[in-house]
Amino acid sequence: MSDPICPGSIERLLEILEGKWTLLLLRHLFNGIKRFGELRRALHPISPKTLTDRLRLLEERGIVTRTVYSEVPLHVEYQLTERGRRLEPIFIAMGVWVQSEASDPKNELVSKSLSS
Amino acid sequence: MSDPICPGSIERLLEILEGKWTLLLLRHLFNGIKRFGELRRALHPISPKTLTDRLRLLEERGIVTRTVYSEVPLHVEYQLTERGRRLEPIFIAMGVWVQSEASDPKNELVSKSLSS
DNA sequence: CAGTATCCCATTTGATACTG
DNA sequence: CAGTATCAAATGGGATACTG
Repeated sequence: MSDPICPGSIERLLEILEGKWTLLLLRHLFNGIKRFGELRRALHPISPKTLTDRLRLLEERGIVTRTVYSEVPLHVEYQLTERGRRLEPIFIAMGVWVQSEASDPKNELVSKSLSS
Repeated sequence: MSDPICPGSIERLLEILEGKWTLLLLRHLFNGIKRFGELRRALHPISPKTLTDRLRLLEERGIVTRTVYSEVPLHVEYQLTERGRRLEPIFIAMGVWVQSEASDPKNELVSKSLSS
């Protein structure tokens, strides 16, 4: 109880971040507004179904907005909401970790994959 | 290419964080050395199989160490490695997000679950 | 105590073809 | 272009009982 863990709420976050492609998808959205096709290419070889599923879920969770432009060549834009943008520090921290990995020489890593 | 995304490496991180219980599990390990039973109770109702699977995976990835004490009542301790501890900023960032959620009144949230 | 061994089920993800 | 519809395949997770 001296434990600063606030259960339930972190799970709200897990519901957002879970899924094989979600982190990768969000990373791209931090770079700005993206269209379905762009994301699909960026996350290749993700299937359209999976991409749609993820985007819909993020939409429901209030992380991204979906804007349809019914003009001649139809297109749709996905953009992070404010709530979504508040996730950025998490990704920045992830980037820092990745950097620390790259620069740290004593990466003992997986002995398993080395022996095979 | 102006995009600061370093592919491949972030996926190394995803391999570590993926899985239903991993985040929750790591959170507990940041609180110090834990024994199997402790983790099991803390993550209840996780199954022993799943807990073992996750711990083994984190071990392989160099995130935790497993120390066996073959004394009378056998016990095993799990502890974060240095590499594992470097993940903490990510969790702190997650905590910050959760806090921001709690304090932010304009949580539009899921319209779906509200209407049902 | 700290797992392992099995078996099963549910959810995710993927492949592909088709549509407003 | 941006999906949806379908069905199959893969994976992960869970329940339970047993063991060093």
